[in-house]
Amino acid sequence: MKDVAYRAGVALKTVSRVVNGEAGVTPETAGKVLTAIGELGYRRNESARLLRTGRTATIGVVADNCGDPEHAALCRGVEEVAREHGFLLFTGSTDNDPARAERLTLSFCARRVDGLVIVPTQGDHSYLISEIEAGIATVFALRRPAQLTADAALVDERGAARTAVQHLISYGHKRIGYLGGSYEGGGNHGGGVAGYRTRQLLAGYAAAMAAAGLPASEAWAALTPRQLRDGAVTAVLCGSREHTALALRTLAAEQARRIAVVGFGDLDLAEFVTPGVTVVAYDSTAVGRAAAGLLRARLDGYSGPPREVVVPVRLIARGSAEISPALA
Amino acid sequence: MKDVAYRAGVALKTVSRVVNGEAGVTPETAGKVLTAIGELGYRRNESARLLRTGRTATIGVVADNCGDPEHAALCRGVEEVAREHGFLLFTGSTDNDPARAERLTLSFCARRVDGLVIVPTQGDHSYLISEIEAGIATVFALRRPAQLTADAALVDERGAARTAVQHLISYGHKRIGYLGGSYEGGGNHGGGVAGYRTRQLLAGYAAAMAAAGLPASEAWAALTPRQLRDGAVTAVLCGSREHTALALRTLAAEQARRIAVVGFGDLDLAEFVTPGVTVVAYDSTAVGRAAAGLLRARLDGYSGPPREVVVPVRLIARGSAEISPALA
DNA sequence: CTGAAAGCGCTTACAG
DNA sequence: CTGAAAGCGCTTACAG
Repeated sequence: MKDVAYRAGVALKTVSRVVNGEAGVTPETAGKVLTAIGELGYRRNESARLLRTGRTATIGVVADNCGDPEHAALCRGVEEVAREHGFLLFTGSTDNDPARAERLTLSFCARRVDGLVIVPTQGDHSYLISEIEAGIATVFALRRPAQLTADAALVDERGAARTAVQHLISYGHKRIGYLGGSYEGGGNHGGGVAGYRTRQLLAGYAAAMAAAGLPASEAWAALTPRQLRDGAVTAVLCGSREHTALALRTLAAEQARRIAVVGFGDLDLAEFVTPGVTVVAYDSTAVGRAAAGLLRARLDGYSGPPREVVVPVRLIARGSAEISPALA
Repeated sequence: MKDVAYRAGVALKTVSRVVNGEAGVTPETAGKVLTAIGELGYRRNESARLLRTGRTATIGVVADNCGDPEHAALCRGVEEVAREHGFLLFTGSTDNDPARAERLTLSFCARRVDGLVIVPTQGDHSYLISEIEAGIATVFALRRPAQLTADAALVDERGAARTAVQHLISYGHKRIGYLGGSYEGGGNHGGGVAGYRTRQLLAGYAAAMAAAGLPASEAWAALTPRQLRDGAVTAVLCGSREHTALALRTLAAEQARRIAVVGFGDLDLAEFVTPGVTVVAYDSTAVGRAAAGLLRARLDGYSGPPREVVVPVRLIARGSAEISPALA
């Protein structure tokens, strides 16, 4: 920039004006500057500009794993809103490691991102408090953080489980189980990252069973693959794409599957599996957009109490529930 | 930092030394600085530091769509290598729009990223030349750019098609088709972004057919769903996950599928589809890692001729080819 | 072991 | 319409 000013025979400020398209520069002067810029191959350094301006026009996204379809879709949703406002995205993966999450988040903060969209790990997030106080807008996505109450964009897992279970009940199923979380060592699904989703889903599951006056044994709510194979239930709700595949694999040995499978999360080729696999689909991109929307509100000055957006889900019936409960 | 120095009664430089853990500071002095840092809640501004240092420790990733599993996995691979070296990632999606690609790429350059991993769109990339000359290391991924020759990390599409076709031939198939690219309006697969992959796959397809002494009609290489349904071939290679699903949907009307389907790219639940769907799987994360590796070499000073890394693929046979060609 | 000055590339606030 | 000075938050190169 100094070189450009020198070559054009003007002051730094004039170059700045031309580069920013500010009014009040003679076409003649502007021409000289533009020529110098062309000759020197000058490209403005946005980082320097932003240092002076005090903002960075960036948002940091802290996901479990940016390579996972669900989290990738989340990033995409954030990006869609961010780019409308000229923000660039830093993205990074924690791999569910709280230490890595802290390191990643703080390195985004050290770059002075304007905002943060965080998929929380199980660990403590108190290191965020000073950053939020320092003015970094923060929104959580997919899960609520353990200690903090803050803006969050979530998936309606309870509604998903309720819808799925009601669907099964309407086809006459009474013994309905849940396969999710960790099923080894006795079905521990209380803690951990997977635990959040399992807790939400089980709440919806329990509500739907209770509303129909059906009993729900502890064993059903923490089904193991073995119990599934042994016909403990006539229908199963699976807590993740991986668990849906696990259920299908577990039941694949049979000649013809006699247990209804409903999965949380849509899958490629689900429509081609026989008999059908019904799913409750959710749109992570919409969660990302919602998170970015909450963030935008904060950046635009909203400073009221924390808000939550819950993104609805959609049942895609694929004939799975029609498997007669009498078959199992 | 100025405030910290003032409060601790030392010079700026001393604060800098403490913050950076440089040697040559009395424990006593360091203590005063640390105390002041704590009281003031000082957090170093990395952007400012890097402005002075001249580098930014960031890599920009320009993908088609960060929300798409293939591109997300690519980003993930880049991230894995980047984080080992303390680099942060900017990511963004072009949606296959050359104008958006240029805007996104140049905005990364304006932030002075140290390196760029780009999945090229069809457009001209000459705007990159001055950036590369200015020192921004650039590596392409998944596709070669049209005009430039540069470092690239690619998928072995030719090998994939060759392997798939050889596999089908070994089961007696002779009339083998390709479903990919745009199949409407007469099977145009010459241009566009999908065109790159189709060209590579067709090269492998043609090679395998020729090696086996089999004819390969033009129609087979640009199959339409209608031709597929009408039994123009006994086996089909699908050019993408979407085309694999299309083929299955097209053939779903039949009582029992009589055409062997091999897809490029693995799919959820493919193992549960009857009869089987064989796929040639590729690992986009490995492509990302390879791209980051090439980038790293450039950042470490390599300045030789452009290099390419081709990531191998893997056939996952799922009984599809065993569908007798006599059935079709 | 510690510090005062200059500068990274830009903008802001002011003056002419 | 144009410019000289100061400063964003940090580091580098030098001196004591």
